[in-house]
Amino acid sequence: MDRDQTEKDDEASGLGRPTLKTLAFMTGLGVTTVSRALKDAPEIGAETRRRVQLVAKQIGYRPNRAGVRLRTGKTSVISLVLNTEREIMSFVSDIIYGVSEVIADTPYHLIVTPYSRTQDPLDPIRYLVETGSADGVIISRTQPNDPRARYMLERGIPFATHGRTDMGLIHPYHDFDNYAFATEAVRHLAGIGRRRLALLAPPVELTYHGHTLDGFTDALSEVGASEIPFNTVSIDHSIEQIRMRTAQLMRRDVRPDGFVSSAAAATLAIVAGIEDAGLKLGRDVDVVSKQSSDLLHLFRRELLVVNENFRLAGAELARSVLGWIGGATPGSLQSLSKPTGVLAYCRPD
Amino acid sequence: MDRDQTEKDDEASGLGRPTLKTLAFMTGLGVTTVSRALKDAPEIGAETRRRVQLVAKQIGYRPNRAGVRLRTGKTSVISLVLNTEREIMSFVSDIIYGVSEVIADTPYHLIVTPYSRTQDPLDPIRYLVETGSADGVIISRTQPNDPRARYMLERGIPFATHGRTDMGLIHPYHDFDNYAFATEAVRHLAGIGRRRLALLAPPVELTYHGHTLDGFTDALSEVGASEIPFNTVSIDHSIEQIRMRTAQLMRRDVRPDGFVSSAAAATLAIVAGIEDAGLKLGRDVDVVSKQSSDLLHLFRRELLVVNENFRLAGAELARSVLGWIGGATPGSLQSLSKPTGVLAYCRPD
DNA sequence: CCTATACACTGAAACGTTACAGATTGTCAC
DNA sequence: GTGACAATCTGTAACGTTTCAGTGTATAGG
Repeated sequence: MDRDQTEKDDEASGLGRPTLKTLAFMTGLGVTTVSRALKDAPEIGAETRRRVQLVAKQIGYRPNRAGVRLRTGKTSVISLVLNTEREIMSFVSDIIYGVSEVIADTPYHLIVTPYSRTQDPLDPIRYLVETGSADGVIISRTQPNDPRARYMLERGIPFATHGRTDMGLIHPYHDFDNYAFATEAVRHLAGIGRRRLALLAPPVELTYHGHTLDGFTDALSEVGASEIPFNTVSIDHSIEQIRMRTAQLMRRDVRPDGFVSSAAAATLAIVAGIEDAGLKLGRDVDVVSKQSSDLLHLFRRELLVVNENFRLAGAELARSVLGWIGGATPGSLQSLSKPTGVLAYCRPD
Repeated sequence: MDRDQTEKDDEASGLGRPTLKTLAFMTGLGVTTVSRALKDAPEIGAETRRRVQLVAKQIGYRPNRAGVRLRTGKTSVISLVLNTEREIMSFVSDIIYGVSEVIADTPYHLIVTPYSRTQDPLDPIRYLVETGSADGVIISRTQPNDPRARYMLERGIPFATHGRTDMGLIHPYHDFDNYAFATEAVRHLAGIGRRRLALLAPPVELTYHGHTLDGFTDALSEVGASEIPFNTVSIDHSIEQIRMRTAQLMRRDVRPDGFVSSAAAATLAIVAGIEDAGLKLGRDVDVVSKQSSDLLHLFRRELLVVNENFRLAGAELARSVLGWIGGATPGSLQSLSKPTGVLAYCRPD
């Protein structure tokens, strides 16, 4: 028995990372008891529980993720799935920080799962689901009929989408109210006398293209302004393309006197295109743009901006996924964020 | 025996994810043999090996990460450690994509480990090392005497730094040649007649502050220009702060006629400050700025820019870490990227 | 005094993988 | 015919965790 004791001693008090076995040895309890004591199981005596938790804290016990994952199948991982070419730059950074913020005091890790232009967007999702690499998934660039959402819904894996779908299926999402953005933009432009408006929209395949367009056209007829079609480019196009098309448009006889732009980088290109055509921002034409960081007003003071907070989106999305994992009903995990109206503050005049 | 067979059948041909057991059952081999066959171990017959690998491919076998990790301690995870407040936006997105690009056809996953202003930068590193959450780590905002690098070097965990240290210790890094950037910038400004130059530097605590400053002052004396001190702000300061300080500086009697700026967003603020003071870019003052995406020339055509490719940095860093994990010597995994000279292309005149 | 029953705890098994120490062949030299 | 040896293959045990099915031991009810 003496010998046994020594062996056990060697094993359990090892200098490596402490495990349940270490704790069991130190407290003189069984591994099972320790495991349950740490998760406040009801059948453990109050004192034992406290004792175990104290020792655990003292020696800095951290459950081995691989052990838990192997046993329970729970990965404690949230995956953020991103397109490596088309994602807005500030979106990537802000959404990551938003998610991080929320999962900071949970055991969750954030893994970034990228996919490229050439890949089926479903590929990374399939990979995640098939290999069981994550407990929850966040996707962006959501489409009205989104195969990824459908797929995950079928497999029962919790997820949240940035942007809504339109398939009659219920799932968590966070979205910016692009309809409101577009209507406010149009109303404002009309308010300062602009009557022929062009919209630089998101790519057609994404849901918020529709929202934006609806808001745009609804407001257009509300204020009695007309649309100058500008469908040859979207915010997914290159800066150069947008600039060139804008310049082309502005050289026509009937040209817009107002723009609504769905992305900040694209707005830079629009302005450049306007100036290429020899016109002046604020005099010949006004531009309302969404932005996610407060930089556009440095670019041209005359720009009208509406802010979309991606960090908030990240936080909301993370909360949604965690909520779903935690058992909440998907329908209760949907949120829409209103544009923060800053249309005025760039025009102090 | 019949009965045994049936039971085994039930277990191994289950409809869940295929495991080694599934493969063993299908091929009629032992689990060990299958395991070794899949990793091309020498003691497995050529035909058996092929057979196993064929079946594995057919049924889409993927090793269970938790199993491997528990058994071997290998996580197949690279962690990118980021400051949630101070990191450059485009840096975050580009470096992630750079890393992704390299680990795409490896079994590695990328996890993002954030830390905030209020935290000791060593905290996330300690967490990663103590919990063994990653096989390799990438850090940014590297300091000359960097406790994180020292810590990881002591623990023997592979890592790479974005930026160099200066502790006489050898480790993989990738850095942009900020000395070259600063000298080229100064030379160019001097070449177009600018004699009183100000530098908007990185924060003092980071290694590349020193590199940038050295390049700046060395080139300054080389071309015989003088420095207008501008140390009250760094590129870490807020846009508003930089703008205000720039305006203040430009209203002085002796004011710079040239700026060197280490970050694109800061450059926007500098230009705004210049214009706040009633001066004109390109006439009263020229600005050379680093940028990571091709947007500054849209902002003001007169801006002089030098490109730093963060995506490349991410790829290099990932290669370094993987190299170290793979057994390469740390000293052979260092790289320095030269500024791509585009100083001219914004001044077609 | 015996039997329920609640209470506090425990050992063994399993998750999927790899490493260790064999086991079963067949071949060859002597 | 025997021993040695290589070539292939296999069972068992471990990694750290949780779950299942208990095991004792008081306390209470009859």
